[in-house]
Parts: sequence; structure tokens; C-alpha cells
Amino acid sequence: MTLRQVYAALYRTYGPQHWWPGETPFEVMVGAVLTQNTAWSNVEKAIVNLKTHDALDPAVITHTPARTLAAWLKPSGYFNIKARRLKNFCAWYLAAGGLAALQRLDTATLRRELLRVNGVGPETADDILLYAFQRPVFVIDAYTRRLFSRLQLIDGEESYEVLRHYCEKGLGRATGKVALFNEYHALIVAHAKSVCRKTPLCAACCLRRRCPLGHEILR
DNA sequence: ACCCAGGGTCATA
DNA sequence: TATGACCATGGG
Repeated sequence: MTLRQVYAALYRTYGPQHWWPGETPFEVMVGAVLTQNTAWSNVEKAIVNLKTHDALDPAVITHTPARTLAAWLKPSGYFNIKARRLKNFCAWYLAAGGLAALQRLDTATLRRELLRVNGVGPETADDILLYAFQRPVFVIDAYTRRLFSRLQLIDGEESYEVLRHYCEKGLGRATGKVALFNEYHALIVAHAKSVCRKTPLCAACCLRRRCPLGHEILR
């Protein structure tokens, strides 16, 4: 089984996912920070709160007291830490000169800069690169490790960077890499949600010849 | 009542 | 470099 075959099976099963949910690049970036180890349904509530207070804006977030911001972020969990991380990110964003200035940076530079922000790790940075800046970066998350590991494509203990390069090389020379990587990550999450997460069978589901829940993908 | 979620940082050894 | 503690809400 190849990375392309896994993709084809996922796409056949779940169809296009239309990621990232978010109306602007900045909203995508905020969502990427807020969704760290957190269910998206909780993040949505926090983003609604920000919009309600006209606070989905880097300058507003910067000038909002941490305690106020944390109160708006409460539904997304880790609200004190995330308030600080959002402020760190917005300070970086404004200091860099905003969206237009950031868009002019090449991908490697932009990635390094994102990783300088305290609160932005490799996955959050890659979410932002792919879904806010349309850069051809493959996002590695816990689901990706689990899935590819269970399919015996990888060991599962490789470093983030090793896995990212493996996936990017493995999907090689495609024109449309951005669209492919976009859909691939979203499909893995869709698969995790619909099959693997809500049942004790999740650990084996993807590898069974016939899924006990009736799913027929990834054989 | 327990488990998990679209991670990351920091202290310790 | 590698492991563990910590952050915290909400749904299954």
C-alpha cells in the first residue's frame, strides 16, 4: 500500500473536506493555535466569542487584557495558556508587518519564523503554512502517525521532520501539491472522527479486512 | 466515572 | 535527547 493508494481510499470514502474551516487567513491561524489537543467543536465556540467581541484581529487581541481574552477562549480549554499563545502569535504577526509581508517570505523562512513563536510547534506551524498560506507542506499529527503506523508504512516513532519529509517525498512531484496535502490531512481527520475515535475497536479498525462497523476503506 | 481531543512548553535526569 | 507533568473544556 502506498501513500497515494491510502489517499485514494480515503477520498473515495469521505469525499472532499473543504478545509480549513475559517473565512480568512488570520482566522485559520487563530484556529490552528486554539485547536491544539482540543476538539474542533470547542474551538468553534471560542472563535464565535472572539467574533462577537470584534476580537478576531491581531491588534485587538494584543490590546485585550489576558484575563478578558482567556474568558472568551474558555470553551476551547487551556484558556490561560492559549490566551498567552494567541498574544505571542499576534505580536509576532504584527511585528512581521502583517499578512502581506508574511506572504512574501519563502516557505522555509516563514516556517522558521513561525516556530520562533512560543506556543507554535511544528504541527501548528504546518497547519498555518498549508491552510493559511497555501504552502506545500504535509501536516503530521497524532492521527497521521497512528494511521500510517497501523498500515505499516512507518514505524510510528520517527521524528516529526522525518515523517514530514517522508510524506512530502512519497507524494512526490505532483502539480497540485497544496490541494493534495490540504485534502490528505483533512481526510485523515475525517477518518479518525468517523471510524476510529468513538469506539473501543478503533485501534484495529483500519487494519481489519472488514471493519466491524461496516467501513470498507483501507484494505 | 473515564477517555479523548486537529499540541506545546518546561523542568528534570 | 528523552521522558513526565502540566495545561482544562466538552462530548461520547
